[in-house]
Amino acid sequence: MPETCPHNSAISCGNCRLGSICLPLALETDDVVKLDEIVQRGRPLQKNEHLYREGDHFTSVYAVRSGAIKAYRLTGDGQEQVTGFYFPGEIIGMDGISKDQYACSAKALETSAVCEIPFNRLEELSTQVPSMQRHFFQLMSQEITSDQQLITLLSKNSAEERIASLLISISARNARRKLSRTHFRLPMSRTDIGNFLGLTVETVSRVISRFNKQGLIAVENKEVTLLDLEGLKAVANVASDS
Amino acid sequence: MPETCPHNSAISCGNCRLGSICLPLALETDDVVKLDEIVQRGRPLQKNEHLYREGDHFTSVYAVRSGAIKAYRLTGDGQEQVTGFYFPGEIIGMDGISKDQYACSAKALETSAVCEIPFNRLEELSTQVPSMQRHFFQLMSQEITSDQQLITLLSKNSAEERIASLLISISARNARRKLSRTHFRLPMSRTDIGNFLGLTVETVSRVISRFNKQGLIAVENKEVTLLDLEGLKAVANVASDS
DNA sequence: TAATACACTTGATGCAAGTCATGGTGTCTC
DNA sequence: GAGACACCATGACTTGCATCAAGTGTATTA
Repeated sequence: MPETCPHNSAISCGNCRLGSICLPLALETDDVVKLDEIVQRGRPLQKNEHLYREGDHFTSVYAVRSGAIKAYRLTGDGQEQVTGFYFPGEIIGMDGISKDQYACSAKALETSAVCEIPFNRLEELSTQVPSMQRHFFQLMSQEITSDQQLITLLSKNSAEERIASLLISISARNARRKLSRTHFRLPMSRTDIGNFLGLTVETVSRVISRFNKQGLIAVENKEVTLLDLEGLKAVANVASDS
Repeated sequence: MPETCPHNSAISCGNCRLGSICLPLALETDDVVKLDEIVQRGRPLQKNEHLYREGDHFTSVYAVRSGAIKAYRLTGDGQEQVTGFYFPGEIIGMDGISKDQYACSAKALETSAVCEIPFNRLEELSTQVPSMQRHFFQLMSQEITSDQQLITLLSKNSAEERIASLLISISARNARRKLSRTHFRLPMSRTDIGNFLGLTVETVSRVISRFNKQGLIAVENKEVTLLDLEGLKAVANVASDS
């Protein structure tokens, strides 16, 4: 049966529409087959369903195939801290490797499909296929640099800069997946955005309203259109090509 | 000539006093020899000397052998953002893997010695020695989780909590190296501390003075003694065993 | 030992974002 | 379609930390 629904599991790495933006970058056809053999595709996750929880025994990393996943950890006093949003083609769960248990929880923001990649199999494959090892090192390094960007954002930037940066980041990640750079649906709540960016819901709401009034964006609930991407980049204080 | 000075380069992974807290954890003796063959030990870095700069072509990761290194990146508008402090036994430079160029600059806070580990050699060794691959995956994952902890700190915690957490973190890393848990020298300036924690120098200074008055710590310039580690942990809002 | 620069401390004031409160709007359930 | 509930928007008030402005060490050099 050919693929019809985006959450369909009758799919292989070879024919996945996400193609090289996921793991199989730079792999030979033979190696893609090997990867395909270890990837497990279960039923889709429903909204609010957990992929794994903080403290669970670490077994696998996951590639998001459709939908969106939020990663978060609990602070000492039980508050939630959102550490990232993961879109199709992105890999989640690499924080679990160091202590053999997940350091974050991962929860679906909407109905989502993921590919499970058992880590011990991935390790084996990585020793056999150097380009696989390299690619995985790169993915982890990317996670480090994106966390460091967030650190900078949190300690140096204003509320407006933070929110503009998030919108630009989502836009760029959409473009990578050949989706619209200017029009998309925010899969997460305002609360999640605020939590991720170190702001309160009220501030997020106010800033989004302000951007709307200023004509930088057009918002209707979760639907966002970036009307002035350059203007938004100016607000975000980022170089124009990023 | 036997080792006399802590910055001495006449040393090998086999006899390094840092032992397993660095890379050679869980390696067989033969494998340590292999690692030793690829590790390069240059002259010590003087204070304020750069190990590498943001944007430099990525070639190697570095193990700190003595001294202390600070990692930082420049924001769009040229401000500095300190992303981490690295002490003996810790590995720096893993952020460079993803784009084949360093995402941070690394600068010595005091006279320091480092072991250079060329990354392509490390990759080769990793395909040959699975425990090496695993250890390096773990190190990178650890970097991810520590960045995520910092993200939480920056977006959820007060100035007092941030500074208490930093003191506790340095204390714990000292303990790992079999050094005093309660008495140490801060190798970085107050400005660097503030920059790292998302605070101004003034706030750092005030909080440290307050901790001093409250009898939690005793400070004299860069020399710090933690007088009440439990009290400090209470201020930091962390579980007592971390 | 004086001179200079730089790192740190301390106090006074202002502001960006948090908190609290209220009302609106969309969405799910029965 | 009524009720319940989560989510979102917006106004009034509060506050923690930044900013500004001196002043006080503490190294470094001549």
